[in-house]
Amino acid sequence: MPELPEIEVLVRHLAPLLQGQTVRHIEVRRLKVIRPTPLAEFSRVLDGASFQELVRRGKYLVFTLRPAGRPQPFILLGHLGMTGRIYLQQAATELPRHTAVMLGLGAKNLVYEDTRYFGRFTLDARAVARLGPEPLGPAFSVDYLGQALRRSAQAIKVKLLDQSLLAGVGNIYASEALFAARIPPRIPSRRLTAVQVQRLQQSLRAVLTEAIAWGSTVPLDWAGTGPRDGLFYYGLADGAADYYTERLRVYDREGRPCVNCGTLIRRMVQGGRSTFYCPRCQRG
DNA sequence: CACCATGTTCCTTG
DNA sequence: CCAAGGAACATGGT
Repeated sequence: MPELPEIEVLVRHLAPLLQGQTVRHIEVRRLKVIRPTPLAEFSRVLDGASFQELVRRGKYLVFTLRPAGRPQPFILLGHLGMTGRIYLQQAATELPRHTAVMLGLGAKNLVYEDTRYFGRFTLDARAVARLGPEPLGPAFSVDYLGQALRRSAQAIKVKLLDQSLLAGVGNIYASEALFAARIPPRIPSRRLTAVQVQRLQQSLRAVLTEAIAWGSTVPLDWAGTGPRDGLFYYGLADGAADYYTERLRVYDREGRPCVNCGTLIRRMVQGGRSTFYCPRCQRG
């Protein structure tokens, strides 16, 4: 469940539930997910520690815990990769097939499951230091974006995925923001006009803010096994419940009419990943 | 069997 | 040295 809005909604859901909970049992089924922390250290540090705080930074979940009887807090960093999920379930419940790590908290277990195991659940917090500003924070100004783009020849779509430019935008919302700003995905970053930079900054914020608002109102079954449970970014019309219809405006809509002009949406590959765009609304 | 998938990192090439 | 592109990671869905 990966991009900024999904992580934000997850963090808001989880933070109050974890507050004050103590880790009483640790099970690591996939060592690669906790790397580079060795298992012995992971277990020693987490055992008996209690959750103090949970915040989001980019696509990362930043857990702050306090060791038993000691004042010095430490960080546990989570990243869901492409298919990771984190949720609480009853301790008696059987762990799902792709559970990577489980922290037993007494009545509940905190489960980190990840089908493809691309994610992380580690004591190594160095990754957050390399992130650019939060798109919804004050540092992400039109000036900042303009300055940063001026130095790059990379296609704007590819540039938006660079987490050191800004933190949290992924493949879905990059396409969505460019569509909202009516910017052709292929143009070199440094070729954006001042007006386009302005629209892009505003569109990024709008698209992410809307997605958070949407995710906050949808009933989610975090531990569920249905195709949409806890995976609310899939919002394509497919005859499913109204909640899920027509949320995304271009992503994964190849061959379907543009919501603005009716022209058929196209898909192309940039940097090995799909970009969706309207050839008319996003003309060069 | 083929191709596609919300992400990041590492390696090669130019 | 830097930027850009591609493969790798691992599993599942269509």
